[in-house]
Amino acid sequence: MAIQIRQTRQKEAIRNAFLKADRPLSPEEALGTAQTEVEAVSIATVYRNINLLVAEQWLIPVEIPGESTRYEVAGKEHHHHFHCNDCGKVYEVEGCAVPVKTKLPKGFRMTGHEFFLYGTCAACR
Amino acid sequence: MAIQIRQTRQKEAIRNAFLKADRPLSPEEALGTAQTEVEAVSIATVYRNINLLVAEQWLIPVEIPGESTRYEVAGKEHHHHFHCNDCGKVYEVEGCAVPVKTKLPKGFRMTGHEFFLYGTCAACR
DNA sequence: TGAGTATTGATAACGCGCTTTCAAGAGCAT
DNA sequence: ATGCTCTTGAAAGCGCGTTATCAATACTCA
Repeated sequence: MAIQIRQTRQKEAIRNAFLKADRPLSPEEALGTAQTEVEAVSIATVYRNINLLVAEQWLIPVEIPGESTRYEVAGKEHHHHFHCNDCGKVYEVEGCAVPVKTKLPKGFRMTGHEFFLYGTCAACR
Repeated sequence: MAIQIRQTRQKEAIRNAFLKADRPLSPEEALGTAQTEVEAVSIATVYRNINLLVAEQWLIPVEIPGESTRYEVAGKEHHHHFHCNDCGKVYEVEGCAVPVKTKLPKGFRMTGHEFFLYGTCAACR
């Protein structure tokens, strides 16, 4: 028989952290938000639940150059990310301004693209 | 007095590795290429010399999401990078097809951008 | 309510990229 | 060629993000 999945306060708090945030969170950020809801959540539990949520495709990983992986809830429209050089937070930028017809070398096939913006966010100015 | 800089076979082989490659190399890749020229080069020497070359701005670091840092010779025209999902190599893609006028949230200031292409390179198809 | 077992917290351990250590080797000025 | 000292190789060490360990806790179902 399959192992049964249980609801726990920690799991709920971690899911809520991602739902409340309108931007991709690092495990550390998710921990901080979850702890405002449930007093004691450990970083190990955050990592465990992130992995579960990624496996069931409720979360998707967002990899940023030179940064640790962030996670955001799945199912959003195509968008890109803005990385604040001051506070390190990653924000979502709506739309895709990329005309995906860059000239590739012969024989190359493109299957996807990522576009990152860098700068200073409103809170840091 | 300032410490004197010496020319060595290893240093020359590492520089040549980057000159020969028309794409950004990881330290491991640079090691492989350098070893075809000088029998014994250690990875420590590759890292040491990469750091020296970055400090004197002969090399510039290229950070790829989820990958270790690559390095390419400085002074090239504005371009972006293609990451092969099969072999992991990073290639250069000429030109910048990005109309940088994405609508940012209010108060955000953009200072730069990065554009990555993903797919399969000619050698892997 | 109580039994059975999935989940948690605290912490040790891991992997990987990178740096440091130090004795041996080798440029460079003389 | 000689000597000074910068550079190298091999391996240990480090930092950080992440995972494993294991006893204690707490869901869920009967």
